[in-house]
Amino acid sequence: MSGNGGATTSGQLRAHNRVRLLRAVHDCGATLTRSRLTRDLELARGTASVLVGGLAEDELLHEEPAPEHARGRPTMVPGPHPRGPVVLAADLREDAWELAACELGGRVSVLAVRGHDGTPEDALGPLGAAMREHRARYGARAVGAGVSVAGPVAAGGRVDVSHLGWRSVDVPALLGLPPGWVRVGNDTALAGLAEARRGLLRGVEVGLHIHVDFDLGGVLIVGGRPLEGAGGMGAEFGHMPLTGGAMPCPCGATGCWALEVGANALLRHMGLPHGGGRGREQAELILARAEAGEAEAARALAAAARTLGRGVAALVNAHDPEVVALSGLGADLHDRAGAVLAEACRNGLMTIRRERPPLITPSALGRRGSLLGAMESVFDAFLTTDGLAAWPARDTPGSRV
Amino acid sequence: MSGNGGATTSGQLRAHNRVRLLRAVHDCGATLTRSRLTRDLELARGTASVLVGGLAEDELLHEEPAPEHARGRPTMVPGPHPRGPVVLAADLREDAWELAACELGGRVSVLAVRGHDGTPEDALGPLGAAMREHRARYGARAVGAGVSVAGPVAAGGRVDVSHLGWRSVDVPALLGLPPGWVRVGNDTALAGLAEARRGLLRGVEVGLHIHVDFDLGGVLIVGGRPLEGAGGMGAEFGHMPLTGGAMPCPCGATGCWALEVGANALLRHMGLPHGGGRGREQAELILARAEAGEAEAARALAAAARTLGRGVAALVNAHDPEVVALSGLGADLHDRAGAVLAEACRNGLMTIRRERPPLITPSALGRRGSLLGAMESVFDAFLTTDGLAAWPARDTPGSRV
DNA sequence: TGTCTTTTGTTCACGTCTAGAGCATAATGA
DNA sequence: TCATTATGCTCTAGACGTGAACAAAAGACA
Repeated sequence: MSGNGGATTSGQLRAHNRVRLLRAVHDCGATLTRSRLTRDLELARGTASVLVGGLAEDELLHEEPAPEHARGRPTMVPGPHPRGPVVLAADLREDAWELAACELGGRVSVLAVRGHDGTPEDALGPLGAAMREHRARYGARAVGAGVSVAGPVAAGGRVDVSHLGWRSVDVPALLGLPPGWVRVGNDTALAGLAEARRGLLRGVEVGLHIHVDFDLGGVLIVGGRPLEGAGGMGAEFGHMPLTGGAMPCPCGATGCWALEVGANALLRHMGLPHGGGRGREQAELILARAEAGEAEAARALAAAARTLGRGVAALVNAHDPEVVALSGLGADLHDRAGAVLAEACRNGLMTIRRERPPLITPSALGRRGSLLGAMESVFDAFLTTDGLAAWPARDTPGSRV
Repeated sequence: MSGNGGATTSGQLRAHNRVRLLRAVHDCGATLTRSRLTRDLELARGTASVLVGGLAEDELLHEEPAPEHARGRPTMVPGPHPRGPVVLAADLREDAWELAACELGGRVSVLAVRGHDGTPEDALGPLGAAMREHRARYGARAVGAGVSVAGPVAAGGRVDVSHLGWRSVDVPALLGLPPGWVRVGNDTALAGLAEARRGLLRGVEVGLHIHVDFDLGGVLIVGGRPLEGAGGMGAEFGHMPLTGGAMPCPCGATGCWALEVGANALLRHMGLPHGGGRGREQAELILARAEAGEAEAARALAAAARTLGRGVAALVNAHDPEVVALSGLGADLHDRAGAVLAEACRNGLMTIRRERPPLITPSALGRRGSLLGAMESVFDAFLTTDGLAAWPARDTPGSRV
């Protein structure tokens, strides 16, 4: 919320308009024509000409002919420059990670995928090696990296993943990368960010994103931006006592909502071993068995859906979102027990909320959200006046030819 | 988040800097000298000269000599212009209302106070008459009015106050004032806004404000601004099932947190009649009796404090605020049973939150918050490029002499 | 008392920015 | 082939903030 949004001098004004133009290109996936961008941003044609020219000279944009033409002179589509900025994005899950390279506009190329045994060393060592390698390969083009992790993230990238036993793990250090260059974020918050930019929560003023996996995370999207707490540790809706239960939670509190909804809850319901970030396949099996008509599995499914719905209602009462997007296991619960979920939610709503209930829907991006969110978080930092000022090609001012 | 914050032309740049200067004057209560403002806003002295001159000419500012002098040439203090903008602010409670006039900088003059019988007609009729009278008296100087009400507010100023039986009451219509000119807001959200601007949550990035009266309301402050829901109906933290109870709530949900904390909960605990927005004196009596050592009253007090603490912990887990400000009965509970409250809160926190727990404190503005917040909400709309463009004295452009 | 020092307000030449008009360009459609 | 249409490019005009030079006003000091 600083560094951008407020030009006070003519020079900052130019920088501000460069950011606006690049943001527009990025947010639309580099699909809009230059004439369309000129209209959308309410720029004069001359201004747009100067801006695009400058950005192309700085190797931030590259124009290509538009695939379709209307009547008049054909226009161009500004997109990523072949020597333009590249963002590395990694999605670190409980059992594996994925690394990708992203360019302006959001195109993603997967670079590597690998499993791990759950220890910080085995998870972060090889990932760090891969990231360092690709960072060196891209050189100055690599403007930053984003890493999504399945747990709360404190300032400086220190991560807790309670069910893996990670305790204040210094992710940038174990990756062997400078903390300022790597941005570490919570997977749920990042998935919410991606959903706000390229998914169902796009254009939504107040939205709620809830991701269910082993744990349950949720984040509120306000004005296209997920709310991070004071220490960067928002997105922990799962650890409110919304169910009336009194079970102790590994997080340290009791009666947490997350205990009754996630994969662990399904396994526990069926009398199966649970915890430690293992058993995702078995949880999926339970869903399949419930669909096949098995009574015990169906009861476990319904219980989880009911608890999810009740919690969603509580959050809707509190925050009044327009849309509630469910991802991970939450999307499965919605698909397979949508009626139970909806009724439990309805019963928990205040009367005034029932008149205009939010849309509850599976997320658009699914399991891809965290990776995309990690990318977006880095572009959010880059697409600012400060971020662009650090772009190397900008070091040659006055080289107007 | 629109209309401000992004200048794209030189003209908008000027408008933007006018807003920045007026905001700075308003936020500091018209105490800062011009030289100090010039430094704080990082303006050139010449720019500040032109800006202040233009604003004075437009009858938005008026400079007076600074009371204290340092070494050099004495500087001036820009403050409200004697013919400058005026905001009407009203605080409508369950049993009475108060109307005040406010000028730039936040000085408040109370215009009228009156009781009412709880019906929309008796509450809003006389208030509307008073507001219309003062609006006419101020003429074009009256740029808007803010009204704080003790219930959820939907778009267009329609209000529900469940324990008074108000059901979608059209406040602007009953006041006899145009909906665009009156801004209706929830008392808790407005108190939070005031606390963020002139109270304990000033400068706090993420803060939580909780107001306890008959009902319990809470609002999250992010970046100096309370979060309003999609329909403007945020600030309803009281209606989440955080206690494990199963009592039906007048709001339509069950097990609401608000049922176990507010004045009604105290009365119920003591076996006294409750509901209907009556009995505030008796609730205060219970607090006094608890302090005098009466066991039953002390138990009721402790139960309310414990439930308040547990709910605060849940919200802290979810949102990770830096500061939690309590107002109304919440401040009383903090003063009289602070230890119980703190321990209940601590027990409900996640381990990672316990390392850096938020400061829990009574609010700075107390019962005055809602009125001040109603004022701030109107100034927030006025102190924008759009708001200032509508200011009448601005109709004479180019009259540079 | 008179002068120096310090700080602030005012004025103006200068550079930067965007707007807008006029012209050039490149495709469509008859 | 030629008129039409939409777009890109270039140049001038207008507006803004900067920064330096100058003026003003009060305290500090001899």
